[in-house]
Amino acid sequence: MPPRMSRAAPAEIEPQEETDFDLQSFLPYLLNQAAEQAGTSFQRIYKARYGMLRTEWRVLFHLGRYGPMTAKAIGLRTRMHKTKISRAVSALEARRYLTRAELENDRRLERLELTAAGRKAYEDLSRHARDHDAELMAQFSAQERDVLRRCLRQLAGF
Amino acid sequence: MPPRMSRAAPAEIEPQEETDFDLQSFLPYLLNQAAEQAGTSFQRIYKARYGMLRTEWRVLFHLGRYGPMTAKAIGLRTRMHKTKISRAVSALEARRYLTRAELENDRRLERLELTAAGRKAYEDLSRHARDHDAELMAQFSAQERDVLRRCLRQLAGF
DNA sequence: TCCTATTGGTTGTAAATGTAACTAACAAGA
DNA sequence: TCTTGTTAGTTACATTTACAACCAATAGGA
Repeated sequence: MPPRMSRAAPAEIEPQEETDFDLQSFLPYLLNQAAEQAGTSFQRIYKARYGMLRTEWRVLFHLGRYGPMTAKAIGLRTRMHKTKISRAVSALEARRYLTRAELENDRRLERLELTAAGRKAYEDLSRHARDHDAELMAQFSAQERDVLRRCLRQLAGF
Repeated sequence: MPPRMSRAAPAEIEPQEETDFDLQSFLPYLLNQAAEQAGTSFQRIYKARYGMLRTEWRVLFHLGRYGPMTAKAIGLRTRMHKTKISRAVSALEARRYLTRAELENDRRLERLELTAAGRKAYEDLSRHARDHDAELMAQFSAQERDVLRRCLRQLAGF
């Protein structure tokens, strides 16, 4: 027979007493879980409808919202690494959502601009994004929404 | 000629008029950026001091905070996919931070338990986590902290 | 008992990411 | 001109993750 354990009953889960620090109130963990939850349903939309990745959607959104700009400019705004942006731009170009054009005054730079198809996708997705945002925020009061957004902006460093 | 706008048209770069929706107030984006910022400095700690991944730290933290449990139980709490947990457990076992033991009543299940070294790492890291949390929260008022945590918990589905 | 379904956990493979090395264009000074 | 350094962007490779298939143990009937 296997050796008997010191207690008869298998121990229930009981928190250690050494610390009252709970993972579920640890801010980075909370932020991460909230971000994952909030992002999932929207991710389904741009993935299913346009086969896009998050990086690609972000680039599309930036160009759609703020107009033509270089990859560098997108990087400054989004803090995505330049390799991520490079790959996202290539993918979007391959699917004819944007075009590149060398700048005459500095040929290292490329002006990225959405095509008509890109603008259409942006408009469709941004509508969904707005709906999704409204839906998420609907569970909070106006005052809570205000505090939440302000705190998040500060944490994000905006 | 293009149709005239109601205001005198500024020739500067101007956001498209189709939508006033700004990426920087889109909740999933904000959450993601905030999570990334907030997580980075703490990540450096457990990466540099223990060579751990985020998944490994989470498993360590769960076992340290709530005591021995199965991989399944960790999955229910963290919502990490079972493959991530499986690999994190293997890595922690290889570094002697935890031990596994088959449960007698159901041999599919494994009781995971921290070793002394594992507990030591947990205690060290949880102290750092608490400090980090306090530091992040210090920029907000008590009322803001309260709203922030409450909203995030709800968004995370806790 | 046998059959089938379910469950806890692992493994294989493809996709995505991070890091560093790289190319080409510019810039500034000797 | 010829350096040397910097910058925008790409490519290569290693690490990490996602997804599906898988294995072994259990459960529930017939």
